[in-house]
Amino acid sequence: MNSLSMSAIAAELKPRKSPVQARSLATMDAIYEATIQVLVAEGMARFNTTRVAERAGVSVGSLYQYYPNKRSLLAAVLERHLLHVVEVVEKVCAAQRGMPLADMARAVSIAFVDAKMERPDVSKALYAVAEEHGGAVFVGRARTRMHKAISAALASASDARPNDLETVSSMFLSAMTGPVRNLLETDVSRARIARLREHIVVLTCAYLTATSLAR
Amino acid sequence: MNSLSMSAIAAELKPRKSPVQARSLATMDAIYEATIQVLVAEGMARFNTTRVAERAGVSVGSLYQYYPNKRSLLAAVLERHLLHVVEVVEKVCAAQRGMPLADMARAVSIAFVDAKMERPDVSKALYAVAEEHGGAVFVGRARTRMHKAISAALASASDARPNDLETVSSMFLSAMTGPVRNLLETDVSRARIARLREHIVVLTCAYLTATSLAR
Amino acid sequence: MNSLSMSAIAAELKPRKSPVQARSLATMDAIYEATIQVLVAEGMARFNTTRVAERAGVSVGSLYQYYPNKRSLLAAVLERHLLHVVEVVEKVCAAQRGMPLADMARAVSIAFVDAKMERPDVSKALYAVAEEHGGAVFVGRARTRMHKAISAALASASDARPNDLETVSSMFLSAMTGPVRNLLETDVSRARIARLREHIVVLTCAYLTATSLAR
Amino acid sequence: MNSLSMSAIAAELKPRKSPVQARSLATMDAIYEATIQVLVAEGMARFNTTRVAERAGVSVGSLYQYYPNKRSLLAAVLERHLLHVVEVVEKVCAAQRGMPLADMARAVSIAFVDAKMERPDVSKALYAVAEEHGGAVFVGRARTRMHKAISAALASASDARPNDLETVSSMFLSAMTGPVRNLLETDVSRARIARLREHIVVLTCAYLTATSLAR
DNA sequence: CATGAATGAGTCTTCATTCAT
DNA sequence: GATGAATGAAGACTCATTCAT
Repeated sequence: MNSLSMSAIAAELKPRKSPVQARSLATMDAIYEATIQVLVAEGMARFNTTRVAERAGVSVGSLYQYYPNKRSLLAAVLERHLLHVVEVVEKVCAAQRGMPLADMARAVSIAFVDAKMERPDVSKALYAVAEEHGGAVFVGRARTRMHKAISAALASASDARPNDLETVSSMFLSAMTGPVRNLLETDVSRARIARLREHIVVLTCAYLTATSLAR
Repeated sequence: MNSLSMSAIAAELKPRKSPVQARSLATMDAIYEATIQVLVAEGMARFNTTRVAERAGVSVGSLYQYYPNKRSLLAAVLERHLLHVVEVVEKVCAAQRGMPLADMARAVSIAFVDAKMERPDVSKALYAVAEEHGGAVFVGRARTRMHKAISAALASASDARPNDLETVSSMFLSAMTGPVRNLLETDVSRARIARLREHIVVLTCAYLTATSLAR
Repeated sequence: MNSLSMSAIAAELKPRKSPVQARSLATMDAIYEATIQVLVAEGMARFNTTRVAERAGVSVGSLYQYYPNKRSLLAAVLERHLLHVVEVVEKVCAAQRGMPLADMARAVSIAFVDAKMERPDVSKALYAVAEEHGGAVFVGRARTRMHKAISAALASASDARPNDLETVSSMFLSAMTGPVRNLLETDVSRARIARLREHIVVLTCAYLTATSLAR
Repeated sequence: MNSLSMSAIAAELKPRKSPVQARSLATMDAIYEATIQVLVAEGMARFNTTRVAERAGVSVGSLYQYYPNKRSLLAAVLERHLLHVVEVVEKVCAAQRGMPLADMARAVSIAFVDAKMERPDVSKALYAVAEEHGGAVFVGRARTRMHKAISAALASASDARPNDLETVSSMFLSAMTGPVRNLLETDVSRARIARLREHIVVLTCAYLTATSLAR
């Protein structure tokens, strides 16, 4: 589908320099933040490099000094966001090793929802980015890591053993992403977030219980 | 974000003419099919009117005779797909009135999954369309209709009464869409579809049971 | 400036058939009227053959049976309008042969203004047509004929003989077209038309008097 | 007929940037000049952005960097031309305050004709521009300003007081624009310009005299 | 003859990217 | 390093005109 190999894409999307000077770092950050702002404020459809440079208060030329192309800008934001979520999930999964399934379900669900809801506007805007060229790669990678983390956690549960670990882990994940996405795409309010959190806990909990055999 | 009113958008996206000659009908169909094909084969990023016309074996002019603009092409495909799914869900919900919750969960889940998996490539490609300008409107509408249908069904369950009908219906829906999307975005195979179907049934069933009070 | 010779243009702009059947004649007329209506209602910018055919209640194909191209449609309307004005002017000039200058000025001015004000909307819309390809030819021709008619009339005045007949005739004409155009382009109302008429009489009268020697 | 508000049009037609580098300024100028050249050499009908960019020796992209759209190019040229004429008229009117009517008529007429005849080809080409979308706005504005200037001048005449100042001013203006347009649209030669100038003086002078009462 | 579907050249406009200053 | 002017390929859309039915 794409003539570039996976690694070629990866290379192309990496920020250009590992800046050593403080100034460079500040500029990179400004561009990074501007990318988010433009994305959130204007949407993917009106997202372009000129606007990002403008918001960042730098010239387009500078922008291209730090990011090799438009996609790399978006990739950076998407990746960092996903990485954050992944790390949160990995951390909580690690912490939950050996705990009962219900505790796990609760802890992971809450951690995931909270990670996604830290900046709901950004989370929402990134759905469009994920759909763009190359975005799927990052999403896939994140999914894989969370899948692994969850699998490992579930397998270590103290009170029960899930049947078909692969499928259950995958479903567990989707049982969180589905409702979160739905919320972000409809209407985000304090009250709804709270309710969502609780219901996702119930959803995952009930599911895990239903698909596991007590040890 | 968009200065056009809702109805203005709707009008702008409606096909242009109701063809009278047989030839037109064939052309319209060819264009519609070409839209799907380009979408599936090339992806949203490389989707453009020239390509669609080419594949349909007609001139761009003809394309614009039937669809007022590029978005209307995509809207037509997205809308028809969503409408089909919505109708399937509405039908099964209606048929399940007064049945026990577990039967409902199973019937609705299976119907939904099957509707989405009729043409997995199309379902998958349309996620990108939904993210584009205006796509969200159709998704929102579909969601609303399915939400209503599900709410009505759940409220009529013979054996139990859900707490917080609104949230539960919404979660029910997301508990189906999340895993289905996940499947479509990773890897579709007969075996996985079958497993998915069963697990979604378990997921929704367990959730409904957990959030309802026996009558 | 244009690669077609004058006569080639003329040929190309002539309506295609000299219709003998009543039906043809009616169709031609419908198209002609539709041309005017589209022009007046939508303006030159939105004027196109499809719209004309629609308004005329015929197919584009039929339109092209009667008029060889878009320009010929506009040319027909422009020409007929100008021809009408020219004829009015020629007639009044002929009638005024041998009369005193002041009477002439009054009679010609009033006739001209009235001819232009019969359908002010059409007169106004045609200014844009006159500016289009080929329109200038018709305007030029009309000007020439009116110029001649006026020259002849002025030369025959009973009470005075104009100095520099060429220039005076030309100025006489412009002294009418200028104010009329100004009125049409600003605001047409009964009251303003009446005032305009009187002032044009004064303008032309005073001018002719000032540029002539009593016999 | 146009859904944009006046100010929206105005904004849309304003040049895009106030160039900071010297290079930009040269480019902007080249584009401006190319606009005039294309207009004069090819006429409105064959006027397009590609042609302008080509003649200016820049890319289309550059053109759009400085002018937001095609209309703004034409508007810029039309506006500058009209502004020049308006300023000339305003200046001479101011200078003529309190003078006798005949002097005024002569001074204003000559100033106006000379302003229009500085670049006859441009003046002529702009008639077509004035007829296009939005051109009328600029013409209207120019007319209004000249009307005001002339009214003020006439009202201050030392020797006479015009009846119906509004109409007389308006007629005065048209008595200049009509003949000038006629000349530009037929044949411009040194000799004719000279004659025209004199005859316009006579025309306006005679008219003002005829419509005023001695003080 | 009438119809209206089909054509495709021609235009406007955007925006990622480069490179001279 | 930074700037922002310049580029031009690419894409959406229109409309005069033709021609099979």
